Amino acid sequence: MARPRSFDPDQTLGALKALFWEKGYEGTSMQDIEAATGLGKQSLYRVWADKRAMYLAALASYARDEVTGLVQMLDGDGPPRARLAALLDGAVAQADRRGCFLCNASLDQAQANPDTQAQVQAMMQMSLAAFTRLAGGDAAKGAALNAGYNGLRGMSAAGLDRAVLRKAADGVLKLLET
Amino acid sequence: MARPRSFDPDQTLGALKALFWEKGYEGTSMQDIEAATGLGKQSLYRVWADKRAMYLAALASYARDEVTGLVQMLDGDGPPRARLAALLDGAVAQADRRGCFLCNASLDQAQANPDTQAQVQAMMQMSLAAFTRLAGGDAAKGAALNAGYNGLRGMSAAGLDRAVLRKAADGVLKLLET
DNA sequence: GTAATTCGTGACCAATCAGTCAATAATGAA
DNA sequence: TTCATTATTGACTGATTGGTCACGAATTAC
Repeated sequence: MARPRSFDPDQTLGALKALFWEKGYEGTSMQDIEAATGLGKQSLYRVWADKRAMYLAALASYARDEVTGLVQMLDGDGPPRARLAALLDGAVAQADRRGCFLCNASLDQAQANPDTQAQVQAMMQMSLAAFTRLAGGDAAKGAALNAGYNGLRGMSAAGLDRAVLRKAADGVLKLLET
Repeated sequence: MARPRSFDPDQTLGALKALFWEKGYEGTSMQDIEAATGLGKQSLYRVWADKRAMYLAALASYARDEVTGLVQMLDGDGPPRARLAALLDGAVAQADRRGCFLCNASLDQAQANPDTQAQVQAMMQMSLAAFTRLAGGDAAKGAALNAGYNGLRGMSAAGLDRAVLRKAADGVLKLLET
């Protein structure tokens, strides 16, 4: 018996994720958020307590979508080498400048906020575990693959040529066959 | 024929580097800078035009110190494997939460500022070239090593256990011997 | 000593920050 | 329809942002 919300919070969360991913926590203002979502502050604050809650929700959304996707790809069907190749090819092909939201969060927010840190570590562990499974349980190989993949995305974010990214991906792929 | 400056800008630059490295551009306020350097705004602004100039100077200082150090270590004496091992051991032992200033800058500032982007790319190229030399000219291997090293530092920044970092370092080291 | 010039300090600026409040609009239950 | 309840809007808050200005202190050239 009350007025219903006129927007879909899940959809708004997508916009929040894109914003924070691109501009970081400090780099995103409430004004940016209002503009990107087309909503007033009050509507937003009614769903999330404050800006930090919006950020954490966006990060959780990233974990749900992207990290889960990564794990599924690594745990998928076919020979391990093909699965890894598909993942790396995707990273090379995308080649956006945003990097990995998770890694960005780790760098600029984790130390400033315990909740963020916990979420980042949990996601990193999931990714690490998936890479280790892919490497047939070889923990060193799994950890190195995880490092290689994250590093590749970092190089992509730095704006390196796609040719270089291609080579890096090839090199990382070889790591699986040692 | 005028009053001399009462502080050493180079020394101040060290404090600026540490600050921006730890907290990022947006996360560092002029108030923080005044506190960390013990100087008033006017003294700072007389040396650097604005906050952005301070950031770029700090980044350049990082390039001069750390990136040059990395390159020298990779180009040093002894068997390549030992040089790489020393670098990786250092990354594992340090295990701080700041990550690589260069990578942080790439992620949160490069897209917002062309000067930063240029500097980041130049440094990344230097690092990449050094890794490729280490790999005996094998571009794919060099790029993968670069990715692995940066990824390792990212994992360190994310706060993963040193044991995991150790394993990742071992895995990356194996990459050299393929 | 004196003039010229730069330095350092603290008050000050408009703009922006995240967040709040009061008033109005819209809805469903009765 | 009426009423209770929630959503939305926009004005507003105090705090903080990066940056400036004016003034007194310090120093060197002469």
